Amino acid sequence: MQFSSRFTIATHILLCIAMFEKETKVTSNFLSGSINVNPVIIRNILGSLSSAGMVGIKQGIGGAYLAKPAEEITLLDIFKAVEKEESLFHFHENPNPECPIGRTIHSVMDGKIETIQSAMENEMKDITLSRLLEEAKEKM
Amino acid sequence: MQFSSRFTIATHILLCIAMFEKETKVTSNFLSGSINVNPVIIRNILGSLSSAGMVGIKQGIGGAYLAKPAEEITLLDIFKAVEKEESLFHFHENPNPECPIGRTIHSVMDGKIETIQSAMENEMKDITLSRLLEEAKEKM
DNA sequence: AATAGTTGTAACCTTTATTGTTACAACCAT
DNA sequence: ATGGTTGTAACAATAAAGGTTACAACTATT
Repeated sequence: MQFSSRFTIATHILLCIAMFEKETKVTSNFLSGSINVNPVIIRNILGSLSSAGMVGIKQGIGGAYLAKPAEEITLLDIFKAVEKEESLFHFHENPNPECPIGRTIHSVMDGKIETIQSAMENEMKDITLSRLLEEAKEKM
Repeated sequence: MQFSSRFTIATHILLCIAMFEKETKVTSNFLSGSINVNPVIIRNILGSLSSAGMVGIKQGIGGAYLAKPAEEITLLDIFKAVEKEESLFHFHENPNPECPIGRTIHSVMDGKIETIQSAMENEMKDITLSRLLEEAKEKM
């Protein structure tokens, strides 16, 4: 199991917007060229980022722009915009309540699963789009 | 996207073995009854746990047993036994090297992704089977 | 030696998610 | 009015998850 590439594509999209929106019109075709993915997929992901309030999209004329400062966009925001599941873990549905373990496993594991997911999300929360952009510029 | 239920099923399996191996023969049918999942799926997951050195399985006679102390089995061990992908994240394959962002995104993001995954794995590493068993016994 | 309960595995099936594609109506600056 | 866009529908292909039946191979017990 892996997370879908929507997460890295969405991050790529936002980096391109932050980098190029001043100098050119960032359309789904432009992004498609940088990311090497079908423009329809780009438009769908852009739609998720727009619903989440991270970007705006110009109807008719075309082009996307950041709807909030790059300092205020984190990897967690991006992740949640494109991965809709609340819990990362799929718990088997019907453990047998007549078994001592089956009866208690949820109350034991649910908290652990939350802790694990939080550890991941906290790490994501600390990485902003502006920091990614800075690092990208350094490496150019 | 969610992790498959193999992880929680595998944890359930190990808890049942740790709990019951002294008093009864823990077969795939027994486990199937507690977990409420087809015995063939149990046997496949048991095979992964066996390959990873966590359990042994008695041929012919039947029954699984812990192959190492419960104190030395962590959620990370279990997770890695049943989820084989190295990276949690699927990176889009062919960013355009002629685009400044496309050219640098891998060197910027690869480290971040590792950090995020490590945060999750460190949390998993701290939770042992023996601790889960203790907590389950408390709640019974 | 035959039996009976297991395990390991092959061979299917269904369902769902991902990714890709074409097509086209709706939109709007020029 | 035009032309470049966006949003979305409608497909299709592939892969993974989860389930099921079937059966050969194994081994303690009788």
